[in-house]
Amino acid sequence: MAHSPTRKLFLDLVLSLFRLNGLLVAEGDHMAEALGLTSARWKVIGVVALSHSGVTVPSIARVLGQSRQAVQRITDVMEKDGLLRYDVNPEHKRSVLVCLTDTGQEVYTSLRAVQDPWAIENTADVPVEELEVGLQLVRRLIHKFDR
Amino acid sequence: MAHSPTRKLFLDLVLSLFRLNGLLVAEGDHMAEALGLTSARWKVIGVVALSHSGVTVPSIARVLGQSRQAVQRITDVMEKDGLLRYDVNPEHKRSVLVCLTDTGQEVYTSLRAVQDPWAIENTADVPVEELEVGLQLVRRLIHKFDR
DNA sequence: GTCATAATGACAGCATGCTGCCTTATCTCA
DNA sequence: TGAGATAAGGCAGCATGCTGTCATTATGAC
Repeated sequence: MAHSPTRKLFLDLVLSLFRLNGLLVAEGDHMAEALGLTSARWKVIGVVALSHSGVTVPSIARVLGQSRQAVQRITDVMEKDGLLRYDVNPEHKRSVLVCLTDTGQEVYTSLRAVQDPWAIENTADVPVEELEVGLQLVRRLIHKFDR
Repeated sequence: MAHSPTRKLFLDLVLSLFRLNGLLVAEGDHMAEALGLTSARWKVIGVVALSHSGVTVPSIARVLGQSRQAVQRITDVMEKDGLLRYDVNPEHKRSVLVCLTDTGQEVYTSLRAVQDPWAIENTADVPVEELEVGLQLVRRLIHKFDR
């Protein structure tokens, strides 16, 4: 069993994923720094920006695969900073809708101006097939562990 | 630029990696729980177990790609719990060598008894080539961001 | 319409990991 | 030998994310 051909491969992959995660958080922090953001807020603003009519805090948490408490703390700070706005939710009396303010929209636009070249730059010498297979593997593992 | 074929692919990959990381930490916590460990301690004991003559805290940090303070905090707890032992380092007056105690060795053995079947089970239906390409991609990205 | 269940908000406590700053030890090189 | 560079320890503060708990609000089954 200990000599399963994929056992070491998988464990190497897991350890490498931990390390890559740390590096990606640092990259996100660095990119968002000039805009007064952090990698955590970068993730949240991305989800909010994708919705047109606003999203609830728990739904952001579900998209990101995080606890709603973690997201709530981030949105509270960003609301106080004027990037997000809480709108009345006609569907739910207590669960408000998170929207981008005008300032938030501007920051997101600036973020894209940094994020997109970053993405393109870091995939310039990576074969598309490698990215596709990698994404497929990551999604496969997510599906396996997400219950 | 915004329509670069790999841009969205890469950003999807990054977001998926954040999510997978969270799930893997939860998996590690779950596996290590019965042994009184956490995912962070699981990572550290793995590095220590691989060395025969002991490793310094900063070198563990370098292997894991973490700060030495984060690792130091973990090793201090594990030392107090009797899993690790600090030995005199003949090479350095202040930087001690971290070693496994007998108890630590037993725990690591038990850990392997859980970890190895977990690794094999979760790769059973994944093509080896997919794992290989994925690992190659992850390592490529680590090398790109690790400076 | 009522009641059980699910979803949400709010708060607390904890684990992990980071940076900054200062001190001490070790090494390199002039 | 001595000065500067590098590595390490220790401490503090902070950001992120988790779980647990409890109250409140929706939702759905009967």
